[in-house]
Amino acid sequence: MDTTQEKLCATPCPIARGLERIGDRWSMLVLRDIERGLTRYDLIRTSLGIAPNILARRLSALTEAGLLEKRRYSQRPPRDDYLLTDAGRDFIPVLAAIAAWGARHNGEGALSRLIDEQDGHVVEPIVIDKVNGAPIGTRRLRIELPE
Amino acid sequence: MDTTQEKLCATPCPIARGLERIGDRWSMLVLRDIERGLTRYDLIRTSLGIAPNILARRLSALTEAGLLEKRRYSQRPPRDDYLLTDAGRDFIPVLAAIAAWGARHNGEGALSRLIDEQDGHVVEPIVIDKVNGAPIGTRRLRIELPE
DNA sequence: CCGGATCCGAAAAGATACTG
DNA sequence: CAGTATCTTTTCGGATCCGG
Repeated sequence: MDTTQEKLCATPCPIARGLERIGDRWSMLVLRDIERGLTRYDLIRTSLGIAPNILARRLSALTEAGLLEKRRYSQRPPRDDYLLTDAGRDFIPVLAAIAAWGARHNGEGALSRLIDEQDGHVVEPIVIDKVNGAPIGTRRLRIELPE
Repeated sequence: MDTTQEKLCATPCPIARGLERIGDRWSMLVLRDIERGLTRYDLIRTSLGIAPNILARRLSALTEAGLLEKRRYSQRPPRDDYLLTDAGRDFIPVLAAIAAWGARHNGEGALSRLIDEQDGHVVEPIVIDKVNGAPIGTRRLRIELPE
């Protein structure tokens, strides 16, 4: 859609640009489920308890936005599942950061946790500056606008 | 509100719990602006181009959710500004991770960038596992549900 | 049965005008 | 300046239906 493209280019803020594509609850939860291995329409629908039309719209939007791709796994009857693209897989760390925040500040009751398959330890996602390793939030940052 | 509390405790997924509180575009952009120093209603409204009733609702919701707090800076006339709580400030790294994703995958045209005030370098946010320093996404992860 | 599409009432978003 | 009131438009979510 052209309007989307216009809005995307209208702001120089990468946060706004990112949110333009996936900034709603259902889309992020759909990504989470697909990453969990729930790659088919009905698996996601029952997992989330989402209305079918809403899920269909989200899947189409995420596919058009380049985060998912459909793959036909059955010809008759025609059946597709949804796989993460590189861009979609690259968003998973953001979900991990949100999970860590949610666990810190909304942690009443039992929580599911991320486990590293290699050695079984509980993963603790944290956002750092790749350049110097400092956790984001420990230094004062400034937003520099493009000329 | 009790219904909120019920829904929050209904799922063990910390991603869903986090999104329950801030999982929409406007709320995240409001947090971004306040972190930028735009702490007053009108500054945020003109910055975002958001409808006044929508902004009022978001500010109330974020305050009630414990991410913002109102501070009265003028008694007559009564004027408040909005400051980040600890929980709100702790969400800023998530925004940084979203920004990095948005810059990587939606980077046509000029982008604003995060600058470290101490030495002026361009910050590159990345999500890692605090336990071993491995970037999230490089190892296979599993979600462990509570008993 | 699976993967949607369609329709409809309810809810929220958005624009504008107005108020303390 | 910081919202509220009102109105219109869009979206959500549930139920149902349809093709393979």
